[in-house]
Amino acid sequence: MPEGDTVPGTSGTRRTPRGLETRSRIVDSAAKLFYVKGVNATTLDDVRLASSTSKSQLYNHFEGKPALIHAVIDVQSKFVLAREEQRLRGVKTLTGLRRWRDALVQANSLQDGSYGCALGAMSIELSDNDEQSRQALNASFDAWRWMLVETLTRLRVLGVLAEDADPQRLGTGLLAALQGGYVLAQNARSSEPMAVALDMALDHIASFARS
Amino acid sequence: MPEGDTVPGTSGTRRTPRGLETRSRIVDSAAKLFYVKGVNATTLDDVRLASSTSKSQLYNHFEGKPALIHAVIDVQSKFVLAREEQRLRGVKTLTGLRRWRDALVQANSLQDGSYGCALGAMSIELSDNDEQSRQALNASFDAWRWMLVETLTRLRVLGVLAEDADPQRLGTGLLAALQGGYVLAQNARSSEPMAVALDMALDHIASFARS
DNA sequence: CTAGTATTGGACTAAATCGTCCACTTACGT
DNA sequence: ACGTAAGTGGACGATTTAGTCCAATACTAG
Repeated sequence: MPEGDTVPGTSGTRRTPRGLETRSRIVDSAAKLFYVKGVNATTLDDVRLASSTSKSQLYNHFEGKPALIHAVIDVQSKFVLAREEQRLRGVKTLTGLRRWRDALVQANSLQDGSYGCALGAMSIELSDNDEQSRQALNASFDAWRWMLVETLTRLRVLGVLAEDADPQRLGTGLLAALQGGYVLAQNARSSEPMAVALDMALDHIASFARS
Repeated sequence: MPEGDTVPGTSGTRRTPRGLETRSRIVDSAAKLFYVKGVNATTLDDVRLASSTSKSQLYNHFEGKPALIHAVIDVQSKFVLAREEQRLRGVKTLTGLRRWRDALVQANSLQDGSYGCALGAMSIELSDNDEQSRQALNASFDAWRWMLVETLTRLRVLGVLAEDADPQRLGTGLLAALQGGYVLAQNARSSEPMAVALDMALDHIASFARS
């Protein structure tokens, strides 16, 4: 994991446990604020307050706001990808895929759809102005897509899906349905659009089920 | 068209043609900037510069930045909905629906997917912080969804789709696929994910075609 | 034409916000 | 234990940005 963004020149600055703890407190607070308020609407003072730190700590651990943003993207990506990896790993049937859907819809409904997808939101907000963020987020989306493609490939190998099912396209479509579901759900303050969108994608996938 | 947001107390201020022309120049410039830079990243000075106006003109025609944002949401919504209405009105076959898809994908590919959907982007950026914007955008999404539902209903009535096709759910799914396609396309700087997402939705709809 | 109203230009204020600096404290290696 | 480097607190400066104000100009109605 590239640490080379948190420190001015060299990445070889010595860090004590206390420093690392402070750093992660800052990143965690920033991640939460970015998620609920948006990146641009969150000021460094907000982060400072939420993390109970001081200005010098922010600038000791990060070059500036852009570096903090990149660190947050990093931690959010890891979080989402780890969660998805864990949920998709054992999926071997269409029912398992439905369970994956249920988990997403349930989590979304707990907050009435608000806040959407952490990665999707940052993507839309940042990709126009910050190329580095865009690339990082794009890599995460690609990894996410890959997990779906691998899951679908597994289903095909296991004989759950027919040979003419195209995991690449189906995986992309599934991720798009999820992201679109997030957008509509966030705006409607209801997880229902997301449920419908995912159901549509899953029904389509199910149409490739081996008879 | 509610004009009641542009002027402090009363909405009955007299306006001359010149004033109205200035006002629309401001809104148009702001709409463009919001689209390519994002709402929060656009300052009033940006708008002032792009529209060749002065501070007093901005505040003569709008109460402040929020009012300007609402005006932009209004004009963008009208634009998108008018475009969609025009494209969907005559759709009477699945081929017609494919043409609708082609138009969206083509427009998206012209800018390599950048910038995404004007409504979706503002929705994600604003819905957490501005309830009024959220509701306005939600109404637009709902109108958009309705157009798709009506189109699918028409196809069912015409016998193109079978009775068991559910236009409500299919319309929601179609809009979600489109929005998700926008998100992925914007991040990947390629319209391909959007094409795949829409194709999936259309294939699913086609599976309800009357045999 | 004239009075009143809309419109405009731009200087100005107040507040927010990013970023710097330095004295001070804590921890690590030897 | 002692010197050096990491870490901390918070004041401070510089810049950006939203918003105000007023004098000057264009327009409209009568």
